[in-house]
Amino acid sequence: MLTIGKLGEAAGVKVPTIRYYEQIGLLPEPERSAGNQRLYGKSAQDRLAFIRHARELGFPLDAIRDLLSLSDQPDQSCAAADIIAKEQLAAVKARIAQLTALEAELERMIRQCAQGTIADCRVIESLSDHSHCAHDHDVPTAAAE
Amino acid sequence: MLTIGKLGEAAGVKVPTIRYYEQIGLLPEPERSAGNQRLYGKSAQDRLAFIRHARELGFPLDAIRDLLSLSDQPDQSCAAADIIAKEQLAAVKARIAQLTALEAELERMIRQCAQGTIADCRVIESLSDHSHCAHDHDVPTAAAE
DNA sequence: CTTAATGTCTCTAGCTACTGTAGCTTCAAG
DNA sequence: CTTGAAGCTACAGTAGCTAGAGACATTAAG
Repeated sequence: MLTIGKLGEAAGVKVPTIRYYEQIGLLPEPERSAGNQRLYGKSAQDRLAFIRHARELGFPLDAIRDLLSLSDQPDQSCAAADIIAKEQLAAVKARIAQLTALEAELERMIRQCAQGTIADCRVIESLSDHSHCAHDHDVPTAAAE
Repeated sequence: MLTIGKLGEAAGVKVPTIRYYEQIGLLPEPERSAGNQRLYGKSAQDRLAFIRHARELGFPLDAIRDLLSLSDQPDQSCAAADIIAKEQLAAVKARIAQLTALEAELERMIRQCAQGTIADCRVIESLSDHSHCAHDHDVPTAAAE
């Protein structure tokens, strides 16, 4: 049985984050010691490792919730899990495409900076006038976070 | 003089967002009509377009605040603006690198999915066990948003 | 001139995924 | 037995908006 601190250390998750996951129902309420401290067993460790790994891959907590409930039913088809993963992959790809466009735009902007005064600064000017842009770009969303 | 709705339409920014920018001090408080409605002139339009464009490039509002105060001082060196832009570029590049790693990992995971039951689903299994990973990956941050 | 539709006003709360604070209690080591 | 680290609860705050309530303003049609 691990205390919350040991569990966090083992899984690479901060203590308040574990309590947060419990609060939102991603982790079940654990046993408590006589002094009311949380005590975790192996299954909680596995579950937390799963969550952490999925977070590292950018899955939103809602998707992780779905994946966890799937993994609790080992006899069901894995098609649903596959769909979630594919959605995540699509979100990541979209985000990469968007950021790559931003990268090009920023590089262009910086390349043109003449290192003079603000009055003729291309960085400021580029930001002031969208028509200097080589392409369209959308406001970034948090889709892949 | 434009009402807030017209301004938002012209700049491609939603009305509550404009009020939010005013609230946090990115936009100055505009004149009001007899009926207490906000009225915007050309300079507010320019400023909002600047903000929008910078947001599209992923600059955080704090950076935009700095860029705006720089652009208000046209005689100063543009080095500071250059630094902000380069920081943003670095953040974007880092985010792309991270997402590209995630993309590879997700693709590997999905490729191995046998479309069987959850019990032998590679998606779930990959998430359960970090040791299947080809590489390290960190928890994504919002650095480039 | 009235009415209806739309736009705008303020204020508040909510979103994601945490992180930090305050003030207290419990535990383990020396 | 004392001390310091770790744990407890509860609440507030972060970014960058978004959504809703309920009241007032403006505009176009009839």
